[in-house]
Amino acid sequence: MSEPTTRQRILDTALDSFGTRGVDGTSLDALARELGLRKQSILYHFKSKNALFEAVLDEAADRFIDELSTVVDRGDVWQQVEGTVRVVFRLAVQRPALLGILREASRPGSTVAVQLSGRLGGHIEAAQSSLEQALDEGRVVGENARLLLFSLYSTIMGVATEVEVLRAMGIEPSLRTLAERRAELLRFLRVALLPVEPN
Amino acid sequence: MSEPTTRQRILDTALDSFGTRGVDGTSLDALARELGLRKQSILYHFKSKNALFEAVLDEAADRFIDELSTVVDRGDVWQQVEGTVRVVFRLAVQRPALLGILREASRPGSTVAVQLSGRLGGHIEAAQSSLEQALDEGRVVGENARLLLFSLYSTIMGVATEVEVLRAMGIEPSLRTLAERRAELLRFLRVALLPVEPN
DNA sequence: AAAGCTCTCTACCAATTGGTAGAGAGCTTT
DNA sequence: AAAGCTCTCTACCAATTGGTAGAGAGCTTT
Repeated sequence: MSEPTTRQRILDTALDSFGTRGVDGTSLDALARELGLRKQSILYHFKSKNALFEAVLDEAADRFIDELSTVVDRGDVWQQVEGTVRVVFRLAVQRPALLGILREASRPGSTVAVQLSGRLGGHIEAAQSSLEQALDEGRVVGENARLLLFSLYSTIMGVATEVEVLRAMGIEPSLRTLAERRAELLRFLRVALLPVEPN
Repeated sequence: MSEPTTRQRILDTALDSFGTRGVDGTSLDALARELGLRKQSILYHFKSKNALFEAVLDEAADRFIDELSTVVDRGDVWQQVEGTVRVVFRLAVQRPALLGILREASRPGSTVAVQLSGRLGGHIEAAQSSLEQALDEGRVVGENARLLLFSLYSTIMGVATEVEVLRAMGIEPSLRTLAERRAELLRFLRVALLPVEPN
């Protein structure tokens, strides 16, 4: 546990700020203040605000992949889905900004989304072919692996991150309701994915 | 089809800009330029940028409700879900900014989300009790009506609006892939919601 | 016709924005 | 010990931001 470099500290703090307040909502001055630096020092390490955002995005993608890496090589597709849900929900508690950055980067019309796809492309590919095989063998119900994966992504990320919609529905986000949400989501996905008469 | 008032024109243009470029990404000057006005004229009709955003949000909520109104009073829950999917997907093509505004307003930590919940609260309530009844009668599979509704919302909105994630997965958004996405989503939701042996 | 209202404009403004130039402190290499 | 490199700083800057003050054109009401 050595001291993190200034560069790393900037990346960390920027990830949190970009992920919660948004990129447009984060000024370099405010970021520097939070770090106990001047913004010129940030601009020494990253040549522009956009370059910083791109670096933060790469960092976030890597961490996200890292978190999911333990889940990927489980044999069973359902266990992979279950593991993914657990990881995403843990992140929603421990590092919400990490999910926030993904949300920010995937805004319709985003120019940085291509970059994310570069980093995540291989993993998406792997998940897809795993799902495809399960479909072929009848272990999972569905028609199109890619679109099914997309539905899964939307459902999981939405349920984990749409806290304001949750509030609008009268459910105050808390650790308990989070666990309930996760349980209901897992039930929902199980019914949607697994063929009937399992045992 | 009379001439729209300036106020209405501002609301319309602001909805599109806020919904696609984001509120922070839209300056009053840029908005005024698009309208062929000066920003001071915008500020005559709305006392501040934030007041404009709030008005746009109310407008968007009303339109959204309006679009869904034809769907709500169908007796069958599945038909309601199906209708909602159709409406949301039509909006994703015809007025993507309308969905974009909802996305913008429901960002975690958003201060305007409360406002949305005020407008949409009654409709959420209605949808929930409708779902609750269907659960009781065994017409729909699930445990908690509210959380089930939340899962449905996340899935539908995500699949309809997460176009950049779609791109990352190598699917170029187009009318055709949209139809495929919708078909797959409907299949997914049908399996997740309806009990087996239907006929 | 005068008074008032609605609306858009010109003229400003202070604060903030991302960014450049370059000084200088402190360490490492020669 | 001199030269160079790494890093943070002060000093600026032009452009943009949301917003205020108030003039004046044109219509409606008295």
